[in-house]
Amino acid sequence: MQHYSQQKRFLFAVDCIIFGYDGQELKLLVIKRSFEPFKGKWSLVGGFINDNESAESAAGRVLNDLTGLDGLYMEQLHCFTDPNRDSVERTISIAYFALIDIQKYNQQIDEDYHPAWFSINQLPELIFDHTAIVEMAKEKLRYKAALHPLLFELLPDKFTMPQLQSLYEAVYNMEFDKGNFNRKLLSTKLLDKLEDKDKLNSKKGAFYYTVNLKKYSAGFKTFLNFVPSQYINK
Amino acid sequence: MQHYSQQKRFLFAVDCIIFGYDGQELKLLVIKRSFEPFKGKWSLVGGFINDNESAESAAGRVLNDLTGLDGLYMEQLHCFTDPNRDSVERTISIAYFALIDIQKYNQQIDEDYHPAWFSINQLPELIFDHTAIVEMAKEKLRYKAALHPLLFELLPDKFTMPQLQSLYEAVYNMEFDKGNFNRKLLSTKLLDKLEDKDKLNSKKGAFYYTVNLKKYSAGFKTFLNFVPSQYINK
DNA sequence: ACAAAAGTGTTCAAAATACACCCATGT
DNA sequence: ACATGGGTGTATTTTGAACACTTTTGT
Repeated sequence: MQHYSQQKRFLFAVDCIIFGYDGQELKLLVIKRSFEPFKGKWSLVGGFINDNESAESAAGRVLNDLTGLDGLYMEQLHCFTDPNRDSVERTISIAYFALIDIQKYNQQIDEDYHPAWFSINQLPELIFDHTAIVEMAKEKLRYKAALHPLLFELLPDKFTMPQLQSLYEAVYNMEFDKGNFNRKLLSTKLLDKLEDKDKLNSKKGAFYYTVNLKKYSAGFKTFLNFVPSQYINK
Repeated sequence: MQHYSQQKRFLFAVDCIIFGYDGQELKLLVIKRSFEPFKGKWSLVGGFINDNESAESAAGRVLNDLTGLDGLYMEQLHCFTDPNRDSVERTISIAYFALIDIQKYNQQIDEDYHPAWFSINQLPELIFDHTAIVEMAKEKLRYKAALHPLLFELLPDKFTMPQLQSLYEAVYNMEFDKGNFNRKLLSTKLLDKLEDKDKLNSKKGAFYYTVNLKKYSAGFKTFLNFVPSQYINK
């Protein structure tokens, strides 16, 4: 009934939703499409999947091409299959979202792609269904980060509690009580307090923390409500 | 640089992880593969994606072919892309998990596929990477059902609280306190109490409930810990 | 009358929240 | 010395877990 040989074959691509945080806002990295059609239009970073390459490694390759970075936090978001989503030819796209430290990126910028960071709240028009893809990625990021400690991935190796709090505030567009925020994050035991302080952003200075990688990988599944439930239930 | 015409095209399939509940155990519906190679081996229900058909509609078609049912609860699980996952030819598979009322299914059984229900704890050997796919589906079901009211989909339109509790107990392999379970589920306001009772399973009889569909679709995002956190954190 | 399962109530502990207060330091 | 933001303490409320108790009904 279902013979392989009789079946239709389709193009297969990955698209990456790359999030960053500049200390103020949650940002998305997009590029100018380098080929026709829609050359010069804003687009997610993506590429076709090669023979003998899984989608994960294709996404890793695409991310590395653009940023020079390896081992980024990356997660499969969704597979987009609408037959008309790509107006050139039917292309099935697996979307991955990635979290990167925006500082590390800046040193390795690859200008061939004419990449640009946009605030997540003021995105330009994107080609195809990329706007909808980004929308889903934002939702998933918020969902996941409410339950699992993952926003660290957007910060430098060393960060302060006030920085981390600002990041959460940017992601959720709401304010957090600093006392409760501190306690909640420290209760995960995932953070190690360092001896030095960041003195740039305040007179008193705020202690730096790092993620304890051992505990992090073990405790990633911790199911903490990082975000007050009032937010999640609208 | 990336011209569509030079790219490789691939086979695309959907595979469905179909969960049911017989009152005792969580079950999985599998079929005997009807074509070579591996004809006669146990396999998830699946099929190739046709031209002009999204993966969602392909999965819906496959489910309907097997069960005769429409509008089942269905959700994209993950896209499996390992180049060697299908030993015949590289095939990308988009997995969907579906929840069905096992009673409704029984009336429409399609014997062409030689389908069979297996307890989720005693699965037979499955072809390709289907065992891993099912493993992921189980995990996701548990994850999601811990946060969202969705296991209703496995029960008949009318069900009792003790039935619902047994279902949760089967899914999580643990016992729940009936008092706390009742209160928690009723606090969602998603259930309407009916006037009649199920008198088969107890002398006193247990009231039937139905899902209030209006509130259900609105309140699906409710983020309740249906399952004690001790379970989730292992 | 009693067993069995449904359903309710009560207590205790843990958590989330709100908010007041103290601390360190550059100006 | 005082303004600023970092950090801690505490009272109150809400939620969760455990378990005892009452209800209904078939035998």
